[in-house]
Amino acid sequence: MTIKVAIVEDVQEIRESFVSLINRARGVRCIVSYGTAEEALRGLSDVHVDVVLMDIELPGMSGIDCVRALKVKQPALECMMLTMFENEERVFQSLAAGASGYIVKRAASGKLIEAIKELHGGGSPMSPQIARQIVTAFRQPFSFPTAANSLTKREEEILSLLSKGYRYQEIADALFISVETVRTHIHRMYEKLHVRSRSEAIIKTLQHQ
Amino acid sequence: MTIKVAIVEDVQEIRESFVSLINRARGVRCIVSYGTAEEALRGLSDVHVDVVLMDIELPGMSGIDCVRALKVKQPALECMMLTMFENEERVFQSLAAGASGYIVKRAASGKLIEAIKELHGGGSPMSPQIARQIVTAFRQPFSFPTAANSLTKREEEILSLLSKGYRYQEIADALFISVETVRTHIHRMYEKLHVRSRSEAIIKTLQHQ
DNA sequence: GTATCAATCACACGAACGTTGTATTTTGGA
DNA sequence: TCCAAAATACAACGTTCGTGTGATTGATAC
Repeated sequence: MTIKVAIVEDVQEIRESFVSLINRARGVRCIVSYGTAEEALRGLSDVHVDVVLMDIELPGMSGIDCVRALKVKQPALECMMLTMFENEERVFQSLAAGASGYIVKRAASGKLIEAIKELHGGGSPMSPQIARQIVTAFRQPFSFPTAANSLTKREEEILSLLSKGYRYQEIADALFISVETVRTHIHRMYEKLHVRSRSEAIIKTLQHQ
Repeated sequence: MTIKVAIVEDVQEIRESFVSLINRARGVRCIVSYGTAEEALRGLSDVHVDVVLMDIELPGMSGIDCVRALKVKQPALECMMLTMFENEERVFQSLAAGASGYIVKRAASGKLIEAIKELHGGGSPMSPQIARQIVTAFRQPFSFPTAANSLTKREEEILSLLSKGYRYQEIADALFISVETVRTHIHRMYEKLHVRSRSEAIIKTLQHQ
């Protein structure tokens, strides 16, 4: 059974070279391609594909947000990010958004077909460097105080109030600091925890004790 | 040791009658009284009291919101609501806001001093009718399908998505209904669960499995 | 002795959320 | 068959949140 693939990539030349690369191989077929996240969202609600190759840097809506939106409607859709750089934040954002694979473009040509097949087979193709970043991050955030994502005392304190449903103003009042400071702390916590909202922070906190 | 009491009540006559009632008794002393929630909030950050008697129906900020604000700053402060009616919603809102006692005004004169002492001693003075409402509500919401606060199928479904951090629009897309409908369902769920935000709903959901 | 980090504060903007109120359609029992 | 509950939908409004960007101060590390 041929794996049906879609590509979302804004630069026409790159897009076309990937399409032809895929269509020269056996077992995979690129049936549609889009230049923007918005087009992909519209198009992919009508066309069925198994795998989406998604550029991260897109004009308008980012590839990460596009994946997030696609996965809500089609949880079974497998998404692989195509990117120029191995940016740690981007990796986590992509995984959190629902992507399962993450490869850099320059490495793509040789490994792309293999990666698509791995992805479709339930794997998560990515470079060892990226894999290592993930393994490190998932090694309990709280048990290694020296880990890059460890929270400061103040942040822990605020997280605990945040997880009880306190509003920013209430946290500020309780700690005798300004709302803006609360905002700053929370913003940084979110980066460290790889979450994007209070809800996700609460979920992460409650599920890790 | 005399229990120091504050009263928040907008009607001057009632307020004064409570003050003198308290000050004629032994072991308790009303040291301040306020006509609005706002005054109480300002005043009670300077004056130390053990117990606050709080009217619910106040002009401007409600007594419930006042309690919520007070408890953030002074978690040890004991609050008892004074009210005209035994309204179920009000009871829960008050308890959720941090009040520990809840008595109706007409019953107050005879029982007030006793109630203040119970409250200060770690008890939760309230009428048997109110106590029953609470007991009923806390009898696992999910194990009695006939309970007044049981969620409908659709609501459960939406709660589950809500607890995963989905946005309203994403929930709407996933269930093929409009955002407005999602809004309506969530609003009703909040009433049934006695919560006021997504965060509290998540906390309640995750902590009851 | 100068980077780096933690903690603080500020402000503007748009997105997401919660409230209130109204109204229609569907559906499952009595 | 008729009613009540459930599900659906719309709208307008104010509040709360999250993001982006920038800045200052004190402590610690190198």
